[in-house]
Amino acid sequence: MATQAGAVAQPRVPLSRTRVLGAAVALADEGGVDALSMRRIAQALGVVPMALYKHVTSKNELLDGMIDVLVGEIDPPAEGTDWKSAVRRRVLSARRMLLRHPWAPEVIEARMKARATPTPALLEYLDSMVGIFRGGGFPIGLVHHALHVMGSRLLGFSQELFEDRPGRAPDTDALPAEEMAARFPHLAELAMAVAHDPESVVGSGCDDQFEFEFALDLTLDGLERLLRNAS
Amino acid sequence: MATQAGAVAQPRVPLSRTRVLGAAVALADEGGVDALSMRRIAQALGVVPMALYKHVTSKNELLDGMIDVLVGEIDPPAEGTDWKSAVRRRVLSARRMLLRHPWAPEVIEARMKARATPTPALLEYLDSMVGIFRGGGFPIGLVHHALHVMGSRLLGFSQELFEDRPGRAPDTDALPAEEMAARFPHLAELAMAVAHDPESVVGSGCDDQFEFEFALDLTLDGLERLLRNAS
DNA sequence: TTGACGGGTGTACGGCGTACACCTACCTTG
DNA sequence: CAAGGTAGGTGTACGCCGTACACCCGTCAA
Repeated sequence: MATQAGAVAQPRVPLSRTRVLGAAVALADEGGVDALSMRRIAQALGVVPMALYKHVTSKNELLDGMIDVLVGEIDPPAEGTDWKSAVRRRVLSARRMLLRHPWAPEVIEARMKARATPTPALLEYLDSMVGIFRGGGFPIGLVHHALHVMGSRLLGFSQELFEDRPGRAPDTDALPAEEMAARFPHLAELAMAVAHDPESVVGSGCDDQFEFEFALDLTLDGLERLLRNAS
Repeated sequence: MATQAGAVAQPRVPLSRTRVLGAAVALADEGGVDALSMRRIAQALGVVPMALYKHVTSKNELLDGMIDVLVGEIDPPAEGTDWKSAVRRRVLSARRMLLRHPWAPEVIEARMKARATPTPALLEYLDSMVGIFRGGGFPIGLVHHALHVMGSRLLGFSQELFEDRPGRAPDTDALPAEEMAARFPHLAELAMAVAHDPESVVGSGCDDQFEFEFALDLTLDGLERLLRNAS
């Protein structure tokens, strides 16, 4: 009776922390972090909400676990290259992960704001990043600055104000285009230019990946210059 | 009877959108955005929760209004200087505002993720920023890149992974220092260096303001170089 | 005098995280 | 084999949230 609807009375896979985290990540992937509730995760697993608490101690701790799952998806550091391309590759790998899980920045930032230390997996990631800089000859003080300069770009955050994010609300009260152009002439000019740029993807208006790498390289070049001046 | 407790039966200031937004900002300032609920705002104003809805249409719209209040606190663009210091000053003004309202990035980012356009006040801010770049001789395409490069730094976000944020949870499960050092040797080295740097503020470990300006200038210098190459 | 209306109230609903008591299937130990 | 601990799933309940909806009252125009 309890398992009437099509559940073929299989051996019934037992719950586990891994399964809970997996279901949570999947749910967030498809509905964003707002769609994530203990009740919904439980439902997706065919289980009662409180069952989850045998495997995670709270929703916050579950979010931490999800972060660690994501960090685990970032490629390990490349061996045998210069620091610059090692950092570049790793950051781009992190970015690929973020594109698969667009809700990640929000969750990571929230965690950082609430607790004093990042999750262990994140610490390990950062530690190895620092290791790359050190291996490239950066004096420790410059590594410190480098971390600040890169900020969350270290984790592949594009940290932009305007991102093309599919499935946003269409903004009911949006002004008509002409009024926009009149009130915000510079933005209008910009929008025009971007729209007519032959390089740009139609619809998106600009190539986020290109812009991310552009900004990343500008940053890395700046750091390289600092390194040269320091040594 | 309704106004028994000390309320001296004053003329009773009527509610208004401004007063609601003000109370909301004050509440967020002191308790973070998590402490912000319609019920609490109402309580702070000595009013029943539903009364707020005569002045804001929803909590989301209230958050939008709060953003506009904050943007209004940013200094207007300086006249008669080169683009670089104009941008620099404005961004630092934005940052000062953010330090007064540490919850702002969270709210702004959330809004950006949910809706297609920023609030009008934000649009105006960005428009004038684009105007500064244009006035400095940036070709429109380079302005586009510049916006991407600066990202949310445009608004003074320090967007860092590790920020000293007073009042965070002390992390019950934090590892002892030695184990930390063993597992994350590079981070340990970094922490040591930062702690012993005579420049650094005790306790904080590093001077956020300095690091923010350091990163900002590195970015602006990079843009300046691009501008020279382009012209 | 009347009636519309702006603005504050009261009640209620569905959703949330999770504390706490429970029940049951299994494993260990004698 | 019996006894009993324990890990893991269940059910109920509490207090919070945002907000829909009906109401009610003071002011002001006609």
